[in-house]
Amino acid sequence: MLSLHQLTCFLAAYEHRSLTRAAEELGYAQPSVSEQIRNLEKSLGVPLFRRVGRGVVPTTAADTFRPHAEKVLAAADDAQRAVTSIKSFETGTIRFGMFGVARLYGGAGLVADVLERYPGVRVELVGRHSRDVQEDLRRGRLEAAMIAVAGLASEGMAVTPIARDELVYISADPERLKAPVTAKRLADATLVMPESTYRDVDSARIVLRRMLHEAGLNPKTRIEVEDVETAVELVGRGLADSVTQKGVAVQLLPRLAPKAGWVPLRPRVYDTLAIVHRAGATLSPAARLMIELATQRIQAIIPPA
Amino acid sequence: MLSLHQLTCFLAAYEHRSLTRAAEELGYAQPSVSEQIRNLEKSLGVPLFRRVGRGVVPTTAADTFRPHAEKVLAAADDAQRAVTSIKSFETGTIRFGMFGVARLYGGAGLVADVLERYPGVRVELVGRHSRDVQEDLRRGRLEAAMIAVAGLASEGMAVTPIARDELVYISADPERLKAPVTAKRLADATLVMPESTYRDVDSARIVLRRMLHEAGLNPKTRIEVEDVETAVELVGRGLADSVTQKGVAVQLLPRLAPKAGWVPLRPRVYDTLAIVHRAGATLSPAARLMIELATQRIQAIIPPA
DNA sequence: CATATGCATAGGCATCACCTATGGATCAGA
DNA sequence: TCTGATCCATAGGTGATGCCTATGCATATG
Repeated sequence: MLSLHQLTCFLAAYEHRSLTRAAEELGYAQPSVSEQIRNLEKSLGVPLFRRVGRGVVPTTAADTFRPHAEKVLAAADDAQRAVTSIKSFETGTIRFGMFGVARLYGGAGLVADVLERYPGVRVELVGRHSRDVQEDLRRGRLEAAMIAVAGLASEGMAVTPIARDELVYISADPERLKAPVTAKRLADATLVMPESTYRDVDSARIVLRRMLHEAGLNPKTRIEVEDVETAVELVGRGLADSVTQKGVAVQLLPRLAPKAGWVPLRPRVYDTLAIVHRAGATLSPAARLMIELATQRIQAIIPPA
Repeated sequence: MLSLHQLTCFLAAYEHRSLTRAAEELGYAQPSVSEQIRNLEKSLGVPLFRRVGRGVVPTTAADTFRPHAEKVLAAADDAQRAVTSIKSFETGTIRFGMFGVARLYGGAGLVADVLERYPGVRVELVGRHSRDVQEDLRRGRLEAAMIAVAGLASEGMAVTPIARDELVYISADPERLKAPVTAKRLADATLVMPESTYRDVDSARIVLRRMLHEAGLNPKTRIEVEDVETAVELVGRGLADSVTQKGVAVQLLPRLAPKAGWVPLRPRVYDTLAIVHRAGATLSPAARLMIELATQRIQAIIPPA
């Protein structure tokens, strides 16, 4: 079986035309190098050196073999360097899970942060929705993620809360923003809600359902849309009201629904943003980097949990 | 320490996304592959797979590492193939020692034989004179050679006689070719001899000196030249006579000295052509090939020893 | 001819690669 | 929800391998 070590010994011996000299260079005893060369010759089936009393002389087979051996070692070096540069974020890909509305909390800025600090890296922010991200985490396709969690209990996962994002009521009707919105008023409102595909598993929905359920009420949503922007725009046109994360309201209302405003719920309810990864896993430097940066950004917008 | 074996295991595991499957493909037990991967990760300092309950999932580091690993193994394959093709004479260099006048015995045809049978090989016929060739053999720069030897004794060398090349007297004067030339007549003749640089070690000279010495005579050479062709031309012009190998006479006289002819010496003396290599050495296939072909060619011209 | 140099061999020790057996975690199906 | 199957990790044992020191043999050098 060919080995890199044999190639190293071969090249040293070839260059020095001496096993003893090669052994010195490599820091081994002479018989060790001798053995490596012998094994290499055996596995190749061709003598590489003629033992001529004092010193060794490469055969033409060795002449032919040498550039190939050098290429192999160079490739091996390359491979190691590639990984080393990953460790120091000089290159490689950083894949991090984030829920869909993460971009509203500065997802683009987060990516920019990473790219600026580490010009060589690729960044992937994956996961349209917390639900998908959780699935990816469970399957091991993702190492870590920042997602919204309704409850803190998640099977086999380590969940580290980062921030509490309050859910607020948004409306284009100033009348409805004069006082905090109770469960009863919420149940009576005409609501547009995003994440229609994930209506059953969306953490904001779960929190709201829980709130209404405690008041003995059933939620009924008038309009279901897929993305938050659309929901906010509909609110801006006065076609419906909605409930969304305060961070989202702050980010989107001025742009998409200038006439609309927001008011807290009563009682106040919160969505929890958390770092999630498999319980017991040792996080890679890349993951830790993303967690640190993402946490900073989030907490700059909404208060820590 | 990085090893090719680790890379093989890594690639198998990467492709199958399973250590068990990789082990099956490679014909090992599962823990063996597991250990190789673990060692590879340790030596790289980066985890390559996330162990996720059932199965393993490559990290982005593994994604980056994979093409490099493939390149290393491909280069290693190349290296081995290169040597294999040397063994079967598909490529590589065949270096063989031959004395200077070998070309007169079909040296060019010998090279042509090799090139025709093995289109990929390079051929080197080295050694201007037997003396140089012997030195190269002694130093290990040559594996084997066909040379002219005066005596059969050569320190530490295995000498296999191939052919006996008779030394003959050549002259442009028909009178001097009527009868075999004795030592006495030889001592009286005006002679031109080649190989002036090697006059002391040239085997033909040695044989002649021996012959004259036994007759109580001293050799005196009128003209010294370096190459055989010049000597033969001078004979052709009648300026001197010479002694040369019968094979040379047959090859060169018609071309360079049409009016000259040759006659045996009395007693007859012979130069010996022999295969020479270091005693106890195992000859490579390339060397054996050259020996076989060279022997055929020589024996087609002059009788076997 | 004596000495120095360089490779091969022998013998011993530590490490490594591989094996089997087993335990823990997860996934699929009853 | 429980059970069996699957898959990885760990443990412990065995043989091979790598490396060492000591030594012998051949060759080059003064």
